[in-house]
Amino acid sequence: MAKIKIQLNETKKDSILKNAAMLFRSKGFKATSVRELADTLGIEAPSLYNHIGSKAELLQEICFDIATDYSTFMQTIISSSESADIKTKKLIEFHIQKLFVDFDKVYVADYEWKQLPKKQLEEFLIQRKIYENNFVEIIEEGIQKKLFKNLQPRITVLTILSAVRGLEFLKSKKNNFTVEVLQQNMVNHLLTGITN
Amino acid sequence: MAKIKIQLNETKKDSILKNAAMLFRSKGFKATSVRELADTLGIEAPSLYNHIGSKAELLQEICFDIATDYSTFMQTIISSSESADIKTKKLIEFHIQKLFVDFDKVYVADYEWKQLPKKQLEEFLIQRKIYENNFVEIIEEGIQKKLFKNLQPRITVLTILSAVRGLEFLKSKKNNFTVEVLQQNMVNHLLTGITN
DNA sequence: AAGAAATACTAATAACCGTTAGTTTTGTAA
DNA sequence: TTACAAAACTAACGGTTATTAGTATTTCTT
Repeated sequence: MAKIKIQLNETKKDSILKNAAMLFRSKGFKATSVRELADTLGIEAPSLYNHIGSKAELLQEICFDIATDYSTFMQTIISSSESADIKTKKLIEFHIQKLFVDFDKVYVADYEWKQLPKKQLEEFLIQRKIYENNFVEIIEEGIQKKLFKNLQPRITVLTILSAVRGLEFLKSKKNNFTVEVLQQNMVNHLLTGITN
Repeated sequence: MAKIKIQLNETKKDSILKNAAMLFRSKGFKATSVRELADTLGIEAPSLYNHIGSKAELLQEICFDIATDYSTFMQTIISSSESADIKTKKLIEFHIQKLFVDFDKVYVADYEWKQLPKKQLEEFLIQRKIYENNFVEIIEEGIQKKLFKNLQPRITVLTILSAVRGLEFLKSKKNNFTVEVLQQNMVNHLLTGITN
């Protein structure tokens, strides 16, 4: 009779979510079976149901945990008195930082949210839309204050968010860039471009 | 006895691949069943096997068709005598154009390649790496010729490729940006930034 | 019109899926 | 030590999956 494997300062639920995120990221939600997840935890599949309600619930918790983290940070940015360019800089840096700290979960929230049950999928997309709209307002503020060029704010936001989302490739290929180097390069690129 | 639905100037295989790409994009490869695909074609599932070898083969054809298109274009760019900044501009424009013309297939190649069978997955990643390396060389050339700032070329390439990959969001949300507007905005942003 | 090839069908397969039921073991607190 | 709760187990469920076998029908070629 095997016991669920946990690390120091970690609850069983934490361990389950961590392993689930790792599998959902590397194989995809649909391609990950409950039996597989149970294997990584060192227990039998049915035993898992003493701790979780369903497989879908795991995806749900991962996605909304991350979504909450992002919107919480967005609130602190909005209510700060920084200028639009600094706000943008800090948002980009936060995305990169977050991806390094919670790599698997962020990846799952970015790429596996489509597999959420209908109801939660709608809620998730609403939260994303709100986040995006907040970001658009920051860019518009920057344009109005002549800090930014007069480009389509929505395309600008999409470009920035897509760019930071794509970092998963560097991470998984074990390139040796530190968080700081990535932050500096990408903020530089996305704010001031690459041409001399 | 239903016949497979095809449009003008389209082979049966084209129609199958087109419908497969549409489903793989909107639901994911694993979440799309062969029966579902057969439904959209107006035939029974087993009848499909008179035309295809397997479900995995469809994903494979979609991914490698797109990969080939990209590397073909990369070759014409490399062998051209344009400067590095023009090469970069044309590559960005091509990615955006391609996404609009072959939306479903490009999306599948970008986000569902993980579901490829082991052998083809390796080959696919090799082709991607080659493409990425070619792009890195163009950026390095630009830095050497003082056209570009001295940023990490690999991060720059990743930023650009991720940014264009993210366009799927705009498309699916039926925003009213034309290809030209998107190309102009993103080339501008990714080359010269957004700050004044 | 006849024969062949292509393409559709129905029926069925074994494998796998998430999950439940029912039972046994383990850990905890009195 | 006893009792109770937490958490593990085995067995099994109904449902879905991709795919094959075997057969009927349609279409193409002559």
